[in-house]
Amino acid sequence: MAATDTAATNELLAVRAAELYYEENKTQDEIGAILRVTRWKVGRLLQQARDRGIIRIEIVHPRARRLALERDLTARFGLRDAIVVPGPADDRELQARVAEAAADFLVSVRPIPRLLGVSWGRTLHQVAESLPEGWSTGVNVVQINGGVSLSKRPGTAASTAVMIAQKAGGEATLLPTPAILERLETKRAIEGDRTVSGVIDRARGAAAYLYSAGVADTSSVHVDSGYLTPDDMRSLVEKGAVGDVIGRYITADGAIADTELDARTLGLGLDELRDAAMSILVIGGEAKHPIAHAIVRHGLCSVLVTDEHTARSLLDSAPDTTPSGEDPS
Amino acid sequence: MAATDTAATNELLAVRAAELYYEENKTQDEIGAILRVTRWKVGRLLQQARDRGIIRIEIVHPRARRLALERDLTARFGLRDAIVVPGPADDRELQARVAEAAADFLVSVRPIPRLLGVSWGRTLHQVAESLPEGWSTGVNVVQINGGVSLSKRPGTAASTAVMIAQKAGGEATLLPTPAILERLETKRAIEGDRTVSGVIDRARGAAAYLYSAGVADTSSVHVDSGYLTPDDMRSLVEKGAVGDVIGRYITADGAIADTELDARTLGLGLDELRDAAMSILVIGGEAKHPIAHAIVRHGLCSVLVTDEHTARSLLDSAPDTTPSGEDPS
DNA sequence: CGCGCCTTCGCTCATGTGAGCAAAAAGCGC
DNA sequence: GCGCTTTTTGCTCACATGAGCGAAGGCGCG
Repeated sequence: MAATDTAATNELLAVRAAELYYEENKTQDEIGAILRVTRWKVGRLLQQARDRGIIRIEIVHPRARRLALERDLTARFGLRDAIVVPGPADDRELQARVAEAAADFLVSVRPIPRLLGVSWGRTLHQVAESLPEGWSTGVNVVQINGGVSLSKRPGTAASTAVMIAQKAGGEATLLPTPAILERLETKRAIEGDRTVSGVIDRARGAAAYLYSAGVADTSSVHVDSGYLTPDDMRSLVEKGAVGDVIGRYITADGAIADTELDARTLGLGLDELRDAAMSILVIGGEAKHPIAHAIVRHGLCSVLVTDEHTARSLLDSAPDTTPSGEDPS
Repeated sequence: MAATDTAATNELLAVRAAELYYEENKTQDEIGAILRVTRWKVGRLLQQARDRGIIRIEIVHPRARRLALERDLTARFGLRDAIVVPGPADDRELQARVAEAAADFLVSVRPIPRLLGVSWGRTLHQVAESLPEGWSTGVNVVQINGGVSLSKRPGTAASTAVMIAQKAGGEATLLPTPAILERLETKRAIEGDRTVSGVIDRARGAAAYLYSAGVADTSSVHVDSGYLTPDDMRSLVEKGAVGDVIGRYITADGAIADTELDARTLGLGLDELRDAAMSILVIGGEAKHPIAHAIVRHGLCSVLVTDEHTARSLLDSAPDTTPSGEDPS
């Protein structure tokens, strides 16, 4: 009763208290009796144990979220909201979780957007599928970038928008044109078409945008669909492109990678996303970290739905040009 | 507000509640406001979440214990007490943890045993080292089985007992004889010696025994020390021996593996352990599961100090010959 | 040895939380 | 539809708990 005191005695006591409290469901009073300390001391020991990370509480569920990361993201990047899901190792699973989370978020958006601008792609399609039937009432949907598939799976772009609208009992306005035109003149001509310009005008009036992003490499849907050749893509990468947002390829600095190509790209511009009341980026997976960085760091989205690895990667990145937040705690 | 109800809605709500409660430290009242349910419902959701294992609380600390397993072990095998430590993958680390736990237990035994019978071996030595200086006052120690090392590291058996006694300010009574004699006559002769029989008599009067166990294979200390030849050991294994307790090799059925050999083994008998007020077995690691089973299932110890894998292995084993305890909860 | 500083302690009190219960709602067989 | 049972809900009340505070104790410096 003389020698072993002071030092780490408290830590051991804290461990015992934690075991009795969390594993044996004893009251702090009972624990006090067992460990021969007052119940207030037990409370303090438990506090210590929590602070020192001896007690680890984890929520194990596919639908779980990482609220702490969400908070950090919104603070750091001035987002309106952030949704972060735990990241399983399996990439397929991860994409599904992120899409599900995006669907959940969409359902809960208040005020309900009367008109929702959407892009297309695998991620967006999964979001559409994850939406419950009747997820809202009377939400109309408008496509914000071109997307007739030139080769395989025709109409997936359209079906995404239609599914989202149909499940909310609303109507979909499609933009049934190629995403990227081969010649500037063709693009201008299509843009001049009353129907097409009408859709784009309508898209500009959307209360919220929902979109994902693609990676700049030869496995991109744009190459797959024939909008870009593998050579085009290599050239883009050489110019610093990290990926595309609604069809427009940007560099890590958030700038258009190739202005000539961009001029031939049909649909909303990046500024419309930046200035929108709500632009929801749905993105997940290691491969998309660079493009996610570019988008988030340059304010192209106001809501981010992602996985925890991507979130951590974003938060770990150097504070960019803006030297504001200093406190590391 | 119509379609998505009933089914898994509660589970999702429970997850959200858990996140807000455990990760954001909100009160159940606040959570109720956020999730638009009453605070009692929040309480029930959290209860559900805990029951279904959505919330996982873990105590991460080298000195942590597994109280649930301890409870199960004492109930299942009628033990007086059980100490179970979390099992790291590394075997060295695991042995150290188990030894530490045994030392902790020894310090807290009440009433304090005036005389403690100890065996020897690597495990016991670690226990001795883990005991704090002055762990008790005036505890005397007596060796319960022979153990002069014939080859390497002479005196470790003695030093273990001495260290335990010295750290408690007590005296050690040694049994400075071989563990196993080559000829029965020699064993009888030594046993007949007043000094030796005096030590063994003293050992019989110990208030508690502290011992470990060895595995029956050619890497055993008994082979290493020259008490047994590799051939002896192979013969023992053929006879069903799974390991030794204070020098005596037993089978999975708890019986002496080789009575002739046993007769040449010096020290306390197994019945003394079985009938003792307190006999503390310290054992850990995968390799020792069989001998641990044999000892625990046949009542040779009343206190068990082990790792969680061994504990689980014991609990998973078929309920033996004794069809008593039926309730699985 | 005495003084002040800082930590730790035990306690009061306001608040948070779970057991238990009656009422309402939801199934369910007919 | 109509009683029946079973589940879910909102609530009262007693208990458990953490914030805050003054007292006690340890520690270093003069």
